[in-house]
Amino acid sequence: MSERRGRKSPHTIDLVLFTALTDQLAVLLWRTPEEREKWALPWEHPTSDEPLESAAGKIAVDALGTPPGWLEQLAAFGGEKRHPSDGDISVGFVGLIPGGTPPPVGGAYAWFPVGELPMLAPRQRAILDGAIAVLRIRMDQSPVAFKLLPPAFTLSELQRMYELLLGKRLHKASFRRALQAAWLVEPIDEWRSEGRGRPAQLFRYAPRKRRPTQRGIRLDLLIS
Amino acid sequence: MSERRGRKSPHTIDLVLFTALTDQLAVLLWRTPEEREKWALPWEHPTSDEPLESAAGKIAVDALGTPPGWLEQLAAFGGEKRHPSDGDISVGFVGLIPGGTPPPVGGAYAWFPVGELPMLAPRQRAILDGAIAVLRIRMDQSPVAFKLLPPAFTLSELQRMYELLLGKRLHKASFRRALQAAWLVEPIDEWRSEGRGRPAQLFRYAPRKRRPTQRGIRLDLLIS
DNA sequence: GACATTAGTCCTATTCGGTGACTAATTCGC
DNA sequence: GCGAATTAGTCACCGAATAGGACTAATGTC
Repeated sequence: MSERRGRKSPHTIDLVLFTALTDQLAVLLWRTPEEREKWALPWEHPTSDEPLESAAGKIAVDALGTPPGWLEQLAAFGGEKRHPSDGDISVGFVGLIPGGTPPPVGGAYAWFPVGELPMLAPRQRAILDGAIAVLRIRMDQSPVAFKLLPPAFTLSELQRMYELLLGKRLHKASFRRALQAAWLVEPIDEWRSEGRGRPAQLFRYAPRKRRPTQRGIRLDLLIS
Repeated sequence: MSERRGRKSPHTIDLVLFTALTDQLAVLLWRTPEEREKWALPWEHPTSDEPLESAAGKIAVDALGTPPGWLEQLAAFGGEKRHPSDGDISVGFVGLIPGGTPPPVGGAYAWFPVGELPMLAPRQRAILDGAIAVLRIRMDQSPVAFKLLPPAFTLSELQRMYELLLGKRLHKASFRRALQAAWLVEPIDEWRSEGRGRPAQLFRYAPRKRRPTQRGIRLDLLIS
């Protein structure tokens, strides 16, 4: 055990960082000074005795200067698919960066809208596809939408974020009713006027314990 | 790339196989002839160019002679936690074996009820805990309960399986209504008499496409 | 001040889920 | 044979949750 300490591992940690642009999700990609045309997900070989999640967090700090507001392991990817490192397997992580975070300086990093992604190594492409899928699935189990927004936001902004992630329109009254029932946000004593129209109150993410709210069985969510 | 072909990898695949005993979930554990007292999850070093999932499938075939009815990757586990192989990281997989499957021969393998597990290496313990957690979560997204049952089953058996997995009692009429709405099972022309009481019709898992059944946003499932 | 625009609330018809009570078909005890 | 016990399967009621239209509120523009 002890002789393993601090050694570089043969596997890699690959990080998919999402942020929200005005009307699209975007992913952080990186390129080496040597190969200006090849974009890749940020990755590195962690040291062996380091928890995987903190290794992923470090990659984010290296890229943006701050840790992501949310970070979760996606899965391990391996087998025959190629990776820039030529490593055996890669552990994919998904992280969320609040919208409005200043973009990384220099040309090494850039945000790419998910609809306009460049070519990637096959394994990284698989990691990215998995990350987008998990984002949609985690939405109603984790505060995904909130972590893509600044700390203070309007309910309209929050609804637009949900619509962006779900890919469909939501009814305003229904959305707010569900939000109320879930005790996830609380109003702060600030308003924001966005040009024309009535100013909107600002809210912050402040989840509260709820009584175990006896819920039904939802077999109907089963996919084929 | 090509010189990697067929080499043994430094990482391991660890498999958590579940089956259903009469009233409990059970996990398949394994012990080496040398160390009769140390039980472990079945694991191995896969070859580098092999898809991770097929490597996991092979472990199951080695143990039980048949592939699992369902198999999914859980996550990669690494960092400081120890593993029997002393490998850098281990990729955990979860598999389901229908109840009533004959137990493995010889003393190398045995089913352990999840309530009576022996000591395991720290990393394998973490994998097992993760597997139990994911089983509960996947239940309404994947046919978990069905893959723990034989191909033909009664609705009462199915309901008992859901109760086992959920850890709570369900109301018969509600359960069947939800099942009907989900179009997941179809009756077959067979009945089974279980001692006293009216014979039960047998069903099989036969999911059908459903119209996109406009569902509401379920923010209330968000955890703190 | 009329109007467009965005925020926020209210109300109602409908669907969904929890539950008790019913009918149906069998075995067991006598 | 016959009633009690047991398990399977269905029905019907009711309260809760949801979809959605329609409303009120507060601001900027002209």
